[in-house]
Amino acid sequence: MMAETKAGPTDEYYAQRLQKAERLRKLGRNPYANDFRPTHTAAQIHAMWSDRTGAALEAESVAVAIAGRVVAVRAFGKAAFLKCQDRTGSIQLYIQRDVLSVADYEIYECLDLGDIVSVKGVLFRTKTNELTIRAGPFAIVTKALRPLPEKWHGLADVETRYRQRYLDLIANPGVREAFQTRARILEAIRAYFHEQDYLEVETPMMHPIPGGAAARPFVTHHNALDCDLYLRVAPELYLKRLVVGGMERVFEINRNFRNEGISTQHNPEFTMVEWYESYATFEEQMRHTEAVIAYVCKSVLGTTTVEYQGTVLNFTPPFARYRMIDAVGRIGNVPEAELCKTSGIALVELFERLVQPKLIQPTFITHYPVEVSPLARRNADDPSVTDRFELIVYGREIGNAFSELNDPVDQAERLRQQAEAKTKGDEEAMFYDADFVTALEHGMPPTAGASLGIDRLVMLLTNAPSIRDVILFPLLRPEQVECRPATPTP
RNA sequence: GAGGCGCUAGCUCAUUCGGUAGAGCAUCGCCCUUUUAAGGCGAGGGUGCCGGGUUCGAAUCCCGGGCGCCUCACCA
Repeated sequence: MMAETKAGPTDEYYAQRLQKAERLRKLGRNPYANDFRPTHTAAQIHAMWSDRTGAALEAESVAVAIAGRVVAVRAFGKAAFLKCQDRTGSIQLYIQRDVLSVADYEIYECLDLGDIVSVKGVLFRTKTNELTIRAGPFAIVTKALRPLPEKWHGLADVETRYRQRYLDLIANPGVREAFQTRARILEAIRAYFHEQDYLEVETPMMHPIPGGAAARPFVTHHNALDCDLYLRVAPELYLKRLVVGGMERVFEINRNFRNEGISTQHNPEFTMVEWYESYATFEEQMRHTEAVIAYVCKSVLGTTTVEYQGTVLNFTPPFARYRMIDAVGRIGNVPEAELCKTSGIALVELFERLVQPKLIQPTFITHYPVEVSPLARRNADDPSVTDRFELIVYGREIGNAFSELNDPVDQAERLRQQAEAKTKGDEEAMFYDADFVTALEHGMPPTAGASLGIDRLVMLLTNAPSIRDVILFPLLRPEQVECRPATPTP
């Protein structure tokens, strides 16, 4: 009985392949057996024997056992070359009727493009000098009932690539590479903070009161407690509670959820690294930000200059720095006289419109107005601005940091103002979080915190034009209108 | 949320003015034991995203809807 999937039971490919699976069973072979253990990966075979000549391989008679998906078949009457792909790459297999046992050749006759096979054999070189496994014992370990996308053009339809990412990963090798790079970037970030004596922590994703960023939250409901909860928009307020508790250097790499628009720069759930260091200011955090990005670039790419969409970006510290008001004046060409009478909120608007798109190379913009920075410490010389910066690269906001406000009385007042703005209809204003204020009242050491948008950083380092290219399963509208379970949970 | 573009075979794409929908790959059959998008001969395969409308006749024109992509707005 056919499950509820895309192709109907009359699907030609499905029927043919199902028949071959049955034929395998009649031959006494389980088309989904799990009794094979490879001795090597494709990459290991290439690494270990790529320097051997054909004659040397004949002399050594190297036996290997590998498994992988058949992604290309070039068949002759009684022989065939298969391209076998595993997690590390691919290796060619050579099937010959008079080398395989009669039973194994029957198995081969049940093979379709896309099946996962196991093979034991010895290495040799073909006429064209390609390192190849001459197949001996041969099995189909997983029968694929659906065909692969076309071999030459690959899978191009972006919607299918995102909805059925596994096909994208099989058909488009660059995709796996991008996500391997993403993983290495995360490893490097962790390594950097561990080297700096930071402790990695995990704080709640479900918040009774969302906070730490100006953003609309997702709402959910806990049945047993019968209360609404919000998916976190930022870990900030929890990480600062940990600093109050004596964790003077903490970082967290995790998801944030913001109920806002989707674009090439925005996914509703996205990954940030956020870190806090006591007895430091935003000045030190600028140095950490430069350093961690340079560290990542060097360990992942081997260089701090990277080409992004045709532009060379130079991540070699130090990055350029401008106070916001200076950036708007000098880069935005807004006259001094006009800047003096501009409100903080209007200044930020001018910055985002006139300056930010022009900031291609990594640039710190510092001293954001206090109105847009309810959690940041005021500047000692100018209380209308905060000791805060954002990092802009290629016109995009990549990071945000500030010296933390640790005066509980000032913090309470600023949160009251946010709450008031919320009651007046500002949906992105923050809630008043009394529990957080209480934590500050117990004393948070002078601290500076910072964050980096991981997805956007990965985009820059993998030359990805869209955030969906660096998120395995970006949010798409469900294909069926009905996305709730048929029976609602009581 | 607004505008633009797209949706045709399993995949990648054609289809000039509205007149019985095509190719390559894939599939099936035959030949073929060193290929690299193997090759040769032959065959099958279509809800043209969905629903209306106009028309003798719609993949094509019109209206509505769906999904995606891009740009803008919001945002990180």
